[in-house]
Amino acid sequence: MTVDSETPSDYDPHAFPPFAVTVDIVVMTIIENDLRVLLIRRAVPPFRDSWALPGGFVRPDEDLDTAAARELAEETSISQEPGHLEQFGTYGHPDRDPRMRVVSVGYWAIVPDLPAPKGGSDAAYAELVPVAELESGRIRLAFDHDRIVADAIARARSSLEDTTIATHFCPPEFTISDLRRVYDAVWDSKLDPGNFQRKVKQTVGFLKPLKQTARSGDKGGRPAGLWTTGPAETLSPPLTRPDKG
Amino acid sequence: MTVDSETPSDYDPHAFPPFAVTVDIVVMTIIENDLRVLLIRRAVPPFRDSWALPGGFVRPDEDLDTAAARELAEETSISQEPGHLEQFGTYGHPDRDPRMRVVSVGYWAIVPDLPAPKGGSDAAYAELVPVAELESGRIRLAFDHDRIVADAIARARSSLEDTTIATHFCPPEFTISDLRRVYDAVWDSKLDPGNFQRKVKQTVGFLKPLKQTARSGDKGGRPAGLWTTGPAETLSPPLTRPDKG
DNA sequence: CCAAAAGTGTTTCCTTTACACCCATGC
DNA sequence: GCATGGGTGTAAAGGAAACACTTTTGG
Repeated sequence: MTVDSETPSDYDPHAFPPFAVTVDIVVMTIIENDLRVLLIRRAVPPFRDSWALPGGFVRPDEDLDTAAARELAEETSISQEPGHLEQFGTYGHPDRDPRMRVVSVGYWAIVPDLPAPKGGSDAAYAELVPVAELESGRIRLAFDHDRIVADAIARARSSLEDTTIATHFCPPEFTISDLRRVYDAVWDSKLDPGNFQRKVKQTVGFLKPLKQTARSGDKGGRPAGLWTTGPAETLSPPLTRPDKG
Repeated sequence: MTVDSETPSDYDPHAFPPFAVTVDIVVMTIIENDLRVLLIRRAVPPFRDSWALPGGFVRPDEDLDTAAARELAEETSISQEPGHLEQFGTYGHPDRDPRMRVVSVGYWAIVPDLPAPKGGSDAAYAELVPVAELESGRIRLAFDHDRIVADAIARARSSLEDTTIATHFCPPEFTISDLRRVYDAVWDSKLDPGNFQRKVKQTVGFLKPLKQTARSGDKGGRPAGLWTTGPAETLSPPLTRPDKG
């Protein structure tokens, strides 16, 4: 076996035009039991007036994770810390941006309780779009952002199976039904409330019980126990997603 | 909610020094029931004489996947097509290469039946190192390649659970025991031969039966049926990895 | 014959699933 | 009381794990 010893030392900036490196962020939240993604409307060509993902350039002295966190804070005036921010893929097709060679690192973020965009001028620039709108094909995004969002959603759905991140869609204190509604929103499922209850309670480290209970809703019902995120990060055994149908 | 409309149109090459973008490839194969990774010994500083991953620069007109396939063919004189080549993560810490700002996209590849590196001068440059050597901490790699390899191995182990890629470690025609030895090598497990047999046979689309049978080994034994890769890409239900112990 | 590897049968156990049922609240 | 949602019980079905056993080869 022979191996060429090409290494970065061979790099010649004149032979290899520079790449721009950006982070594109898929911010997810749940509103009205719908999984939604934050999109911004482009004000300039190309893809003027199309929806696109928030994102921006990685700075010279920045790690990728740092850049993602900074862009998330800068581009979206989100007050909360994101509950989760994780890389899921990198996109570098030479034609993906007509202006220059851009390699984009995709991150997906969970933000709990994101307030709906206010009406007025702001509403034209940012919107929380239900993923059902995107998956139906009714809304097309700029660049290759359709694929990026699809990959992010697939990763999120998969992550709910074997990690505890679903809790990050919830406020600090939540009921087991709140958590089940997260699963149902992301998976588009209708999990059995009783079985879900047992399952998450017997998974050690998933949830930590609080002494308090929540108030009943407007229409009555037994008050639910309150829980908070436990120390575990992975679920074993995993929560299995039912066949979509 | 407000959103800054920073987009790539704001890019100023003078304000943002260029990034170099490379692909780093974790080539895996199985030799003597050991999962192994292809490493090359660096001939130049930094990390001279350390082991490192093969890789190289993405070209201006190339997609990332294309660059990975090209580098795999160029840097390693592997005659076979890789059975699998998949991106798993991107690494861009500003200090990860002391010479310049490099963002590396990690790919992992499966190559079946990789011939062991021949003796002689070549052997000093490329070697198939058992992952046990790397995971024990006895061998340290250049740059952040320790982490990259660890991530690739984790991805491979996970992929064997719910995809059919394990067949790509095997030659075109293989026995179910061959396939089981792949799982045992990657997972460091000792799966039950009987249960494994039933499990993979009842998973539709995983394996396609051939009419022939393999010859018995030197020490006898009933000849095994021969199979080839089926049309399915995912395993449902997944093959569950036993607790390591 | 025996050893070795392939493949099947069988039993036990555990998890999942479906759904009945009780509990605690608002109206 | 009645509706509503929270939470438990339970029985049937299905899959996983352990292992005995049969099959087919080489020596």
